[in-house]
Amino acid sequence: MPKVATKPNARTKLLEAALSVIRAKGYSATTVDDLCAAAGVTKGAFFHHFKSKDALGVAAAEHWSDMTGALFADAPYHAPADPLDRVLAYIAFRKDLLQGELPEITCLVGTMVQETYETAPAIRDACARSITGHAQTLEADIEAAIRDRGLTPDWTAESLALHTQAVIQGAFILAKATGSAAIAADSIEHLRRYIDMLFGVPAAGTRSHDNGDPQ
Amino acid sequence: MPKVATKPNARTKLLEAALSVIRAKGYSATTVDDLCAAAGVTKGAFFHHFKSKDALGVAAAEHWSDMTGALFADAPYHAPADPLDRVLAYIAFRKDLLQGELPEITCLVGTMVQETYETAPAIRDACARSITGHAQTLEADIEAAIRDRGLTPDWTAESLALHTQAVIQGAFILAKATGSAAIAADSIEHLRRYIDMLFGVPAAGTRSHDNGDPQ
DNA sequence: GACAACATACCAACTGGTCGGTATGCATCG
DNA sequence: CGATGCATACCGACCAGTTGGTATGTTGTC
Repeated sequence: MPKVATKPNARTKLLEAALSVIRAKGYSATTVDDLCAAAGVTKGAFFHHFKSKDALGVAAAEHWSDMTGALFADAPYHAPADPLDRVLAYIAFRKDLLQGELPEITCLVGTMVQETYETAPAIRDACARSITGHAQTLEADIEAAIRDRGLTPDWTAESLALHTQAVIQGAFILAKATGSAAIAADSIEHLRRYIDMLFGVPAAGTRSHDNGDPQ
Repeated sequence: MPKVATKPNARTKLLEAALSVIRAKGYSATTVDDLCAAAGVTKGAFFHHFKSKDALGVAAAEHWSDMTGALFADAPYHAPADPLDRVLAYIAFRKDLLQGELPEITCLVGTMVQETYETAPAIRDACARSITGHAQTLEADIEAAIRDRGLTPDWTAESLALHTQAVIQGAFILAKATGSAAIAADSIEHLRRYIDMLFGVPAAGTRSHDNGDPQ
């Protein structure tokens, strides 16, 4: 049988534990012992694989990028032929992901960067790479959609891609404050409406999103 | 006579210190000794006024609400007669506030709630009150603008008010990650464009914002 | 007004426990 | 063998919170 999931070593278990524990408690409040307990390993294993807690923070951000990168790369929203439809499908996909408990659906690097941006440059930069790297995967579709529609906007594809991330990150903050993921969905819905209007999509409700165009 | 500005006592100094220190280092990474040093008081004074560090966190969120509440209440964006112009002036005001170093321009409660939403309900609730309370000051103007323009939108004034806060909070995260406040301004600019379009304001540049209607 | 009784505001020193990190032992495997 | 991948045991620094105390009001009573 193909070993789909190899036996997790201590490093992998620690990184996986970091994703959930840090998202729940924050980076500073997460202790090395917390991580070791959650991963089921000892402190010796921790410092065998990571030279410091901050080094784990950097590695966790990179691990997060790898995990989410794979998730989004394999996601179905890339299917539509129309680049604008791909962008809108991405938004819909992000909204669909708002299922489950908050620590499971929120963003690790958005949480970490708030705590570390002034005190741990290495972690901050890793988080920045994660966010901007993800935004860049959107940028190409937005750029194509602009060309496709013959627009000459006074905004750039890059800034709109980053704006989507800002909305999503901000939506997580509201969700954490209110304890409700629905409030985040509302904000993402506003984002969808914005992009609809930017590209001149007809008004709500009646929009037949699958236009049947096979091309 | 009402004591307008008394000499700052230890409690006030600690709360002021909390605003800057927590915004720079985050809540968990901020120690009680940090706050005492920044405020120039001793630990005894701290625990005389606050029964715990978490109690200070709650008080800091409330102090933040008081400070920002006064700032926005006195701000000039309330001047326009047209409620939509007030909303847009609010957005412009928020954009203008993006001057200075990041720890001075970002939001205390947005930072704190990410770290405490699962572990300190009292702080989380205080942060939620601060954010939603501020959003409510916008809601009335949005509601009036909807009536004013005769719109029957498929979104609510409340959800749009909260969306503005999501964008602003998310913009802060991007700014912290990239070290650039300009990226936050870009996102707020997208928010302004969205609201323009929601209310049918003519496209950029040429907008004659005062339509002369006195009612 | 005088003075006792009490409250408030603050301080310096300390404590028990927790933190990130280290030193070392030991089993497995090429 | 020697390197890798852990576990055990421990350390010094730091943490939130406590203690016992002082200085300065404030209030009630005569």
